[in-house]
Amino acid sequence: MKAIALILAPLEYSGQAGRADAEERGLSKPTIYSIAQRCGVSAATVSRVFNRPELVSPRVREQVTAVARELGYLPNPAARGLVTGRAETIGLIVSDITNPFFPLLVRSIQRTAERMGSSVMLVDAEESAAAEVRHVARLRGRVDGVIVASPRSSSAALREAAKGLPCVLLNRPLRDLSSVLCDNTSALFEAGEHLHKHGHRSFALLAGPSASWAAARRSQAIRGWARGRGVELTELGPFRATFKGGRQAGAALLETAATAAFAFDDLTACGVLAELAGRGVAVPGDRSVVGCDDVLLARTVTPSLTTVTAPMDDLGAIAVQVLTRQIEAPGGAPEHHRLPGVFVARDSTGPRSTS
Amino acid sequence: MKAIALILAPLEYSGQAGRADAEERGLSKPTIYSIAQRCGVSAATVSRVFNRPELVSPRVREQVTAVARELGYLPNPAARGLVTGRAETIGLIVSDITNPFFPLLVRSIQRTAERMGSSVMLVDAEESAAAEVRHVARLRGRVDGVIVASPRSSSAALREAAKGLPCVLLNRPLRDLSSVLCDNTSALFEAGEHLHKHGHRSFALLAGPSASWAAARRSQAIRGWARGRGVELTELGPFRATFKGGRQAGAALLETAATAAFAFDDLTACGVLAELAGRGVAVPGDRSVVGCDDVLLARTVTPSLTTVTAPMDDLGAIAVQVLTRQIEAPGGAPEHHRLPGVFVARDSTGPRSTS
DNA sequence: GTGAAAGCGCTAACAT
DNA sequence: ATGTTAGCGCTTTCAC
Repeated sequence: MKAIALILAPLEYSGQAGRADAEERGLSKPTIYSIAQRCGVSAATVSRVFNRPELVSPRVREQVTAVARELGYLPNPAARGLVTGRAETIGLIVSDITNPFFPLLVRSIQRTAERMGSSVMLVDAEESAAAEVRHVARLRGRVDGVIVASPRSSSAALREAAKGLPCVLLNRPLRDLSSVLCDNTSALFEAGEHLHKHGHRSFALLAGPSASWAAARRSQAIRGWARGRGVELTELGPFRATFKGGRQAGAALLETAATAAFAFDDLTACGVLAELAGRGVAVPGDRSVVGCDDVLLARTVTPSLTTVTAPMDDLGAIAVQVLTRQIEAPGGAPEHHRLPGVFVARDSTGPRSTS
Repeated sequence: MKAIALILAPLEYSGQAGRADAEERGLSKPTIYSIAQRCGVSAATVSRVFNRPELVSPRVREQVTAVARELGYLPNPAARGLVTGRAETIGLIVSDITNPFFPLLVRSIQRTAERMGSSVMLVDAEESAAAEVRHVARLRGRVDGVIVASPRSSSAALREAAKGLPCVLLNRPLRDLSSVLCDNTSALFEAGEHLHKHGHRSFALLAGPSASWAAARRSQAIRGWARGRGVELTELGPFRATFKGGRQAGAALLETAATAAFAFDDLTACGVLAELAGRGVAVPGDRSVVGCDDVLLARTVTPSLTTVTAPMDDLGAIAVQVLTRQIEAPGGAPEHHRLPGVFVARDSTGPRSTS
């Protein structure tokens, strides 16, 4: 009996002996096999130590852990991914990384993803709808799911591109895809009231990119408020969501008699401010300007911007959580979340000019 | 003979027949095996069509391509990576994604990486040296190499973290690791001359974070210039590379008699501008301010910043190229590149105040 | 609690 | 030009 037992317990796992030997001499990277061999256990046991430690006896578990550390073992994600079908990675496509709206969002998404054990693959679409779609195709297979932030693509294109891939849209609603939205409607109402209280009666709406849901939504909110309030509203634009676009918007604003303007976002608002300053128009003395998003810029510009703060951290965190659910239960019903922005008054708004 | 030949040519590849069957009915994802079966060729041939098409006859090549498209085949990166040992992905660690310096850099790196067929895994270290090191460890195995932008970690920590992993440092020199630097020395000399011509004789140096190589380098350049020019230079700081840090720097500046100040970067400079504006100090009337980097902010702020433009596109592109070489020839000698910044005069500098 | 064995989907010799 | 054959490193039944 004893002899037989010995025969049945070979000293090495034949198939891997060569490799293990080589790496014993530091020639190749450690694998579960090298660890297994050094510990006198099977590779399966080593694997369990990392994935289901409760199934392994404490003694073996500790030994394996120790040897793994000593060898500097790192599981090979490709090998693991090949069998599990998971990349432990999510894709993040942003419409324009240079837009100051995104950095904090990226940070929040990344933090949350990391807490969930996933890495983030970031892709900048450079404001191109075509690039967005191309990139989700490219990401497919490399990631478990994607978040598309402020997409510019058509709904049909998005739907098609995301077919069979867990996906959540940020700032863009779409029935069949999950979405997380920042809704500034009520905050913009507050902004309107704030201006109204300061005596403004004639307003300008500097519309953002027509492909942007946020832009449409904001315009709609402002229109709604103006109508309800019975004040005059001149619609200008659409303007690009850039500093330059803002300067154009500023120029256009000066063609009107509006004493207060709603810019599409803070970046545009900064352009407006710059244009007005360049033409010697005082803010808020001559005209009041409100932005949206409350990006870093909003505080740094002079005068600091009255704006609507977007709950970046929550937007990002929720997006990742929803995506995670979507990944774990593919084909589950899409979720729709809507977070309100909050109005914040600063120095770019004030009493209506007396001129 | 004929009979034997038939026996040797089975109709299906036994090992994979079951899967292929299943997926024929649309139950599983297409693989090279499903395509092979439909085309009556071997999986190796299908693989060749994608990797070494010139080795496959045009006829077969076209058929395989057609079927692949029809089935919506997408190669599995994990499987490919497992055998090639390449992830076709590079890691990008930035010290602080909210710093406006990075977006354009990220874009440039990503563009170049994409041209090289690689994706980018972005990680934000949130200004923490520890996080930097942690993240390169985490990235190891998931990426073929990493770019660390403006690292805050100690040289020793970086060296250790990058051991055995292709790595290029951005804005941080280190003998044994490749680096791509933006050197603003001569541009800062020009800035000094520019101010000197405007009559300034007393200067302030608002130093940046002590862990930043760029900060040290810039301070050194300015000191060198001031000494050579024989002008008075007051050193203040270090200040954090944030808007807030800039406001503090601005306050400190006002304690001195300096009529012109070198801020560490544009973000700090904006803080300085805001602080001065808040205290009713005119720029450039009372004091002149120069920034560095030429980020978006530099143009949007009022007055627009006199600064030093960093060649972002080149910095990013070169970093990726160097990294690619490093990946293809591991253990090759580190490369060191140094690109000059270029001075640009705008509205934050002007004649010395006459007061 | 642990091991044997089968594969995940692909590439790369090595044949032919 | 194409097929055969081994794995890449890991997870995961299924036995024991």
